Amino acid sequence: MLRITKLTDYAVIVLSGMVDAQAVASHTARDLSEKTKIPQPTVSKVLKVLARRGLVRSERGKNGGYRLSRGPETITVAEVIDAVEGPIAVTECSSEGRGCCELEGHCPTETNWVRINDAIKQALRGVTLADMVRPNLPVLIPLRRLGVAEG
Amino acid sequence: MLRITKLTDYAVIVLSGMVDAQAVASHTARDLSEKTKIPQPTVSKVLKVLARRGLVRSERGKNGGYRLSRGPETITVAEVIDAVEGPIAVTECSSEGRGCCELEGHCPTETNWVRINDAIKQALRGVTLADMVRPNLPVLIPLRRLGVAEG
DNA sequence: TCCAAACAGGACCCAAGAGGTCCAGTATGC
DNA sequence: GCATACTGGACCTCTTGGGTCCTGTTTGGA
Repeated sequence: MLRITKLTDYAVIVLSGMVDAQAVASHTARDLSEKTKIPQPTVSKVLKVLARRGLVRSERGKNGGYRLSRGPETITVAEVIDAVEGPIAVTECSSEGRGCCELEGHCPTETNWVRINDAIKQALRGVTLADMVRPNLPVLIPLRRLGVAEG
Repeated sequence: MLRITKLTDYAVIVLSGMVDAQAVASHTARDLSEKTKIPQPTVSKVLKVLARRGLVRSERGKNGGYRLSRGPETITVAEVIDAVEGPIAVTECSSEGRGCCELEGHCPTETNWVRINDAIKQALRGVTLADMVRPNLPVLIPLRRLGVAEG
């Protein structure tokens, strides 16, 4: 585990399918379904969520469709995850929301999970939609500890 | 989301509870339950899993219990996650196992997820049980892209 | 004015898995 | 032999992932 949901996975794929020469061209759910091979009802579901969260803009009626609300180089993977499944939280206690568990306050690992979570979040903020449509993501340097002697 | 399961969370807490002056002292499930405030059946379940995966050693009978099989500075968070919930895989396609989805091969984001996954995995390999019991985890430097002009 | 295209908002369903309890076995030491 | 502890698995409930479908509503064009 430590997994994003399929819907989030689809969201990234669908958004990737909307990136093209004219970055803000309009696409219908039907077209995106054919392009991505994801069933059309599911594509619609994803797009409705993304529209509600402001990542895409919807236009109704004939000649309607969806278009990216911003350039793909300004939309991060972290944002997409956040839009579809809420704030990134590796553990219940690692998000801002408090009062999650009865161990709170005297849990020895609590603050450390927050830090791990922040690091992962930062990492995903560093990867954009424009990166994701490239054949190969630039090499990522793993997290590295700082401020304390290693080992 | 992008969350580890509660059982994994418990595993880290229970293992943290086993770290003390004598790093390899024996602890009963009952003692660890009291120490961590996690219900005893759940503690037992966690420990059984960890024992099967070799992270702790079990001793039956009177004066039995569990003890860390290695020093806490050699057990990583990545190992614990792996032991409890299997290989870390942010998406279905990001683990080694293939044949996961019908988009395979022509999915534009596939290889990029593998890289993101690897980076997160590496990060979690860099945090040990010994780190987790310290009040404050050393600062983590987020992933950084390399090899391509930033932004 | 009417119709078709396309999104909007839900309800709805199924399956899987998280999360947890309990019980019948088995090893060990006193 | 008995109490203590781990072992293995069955079992249950509840949530949520994952997906479909239906009934609006908006829009443009014939």
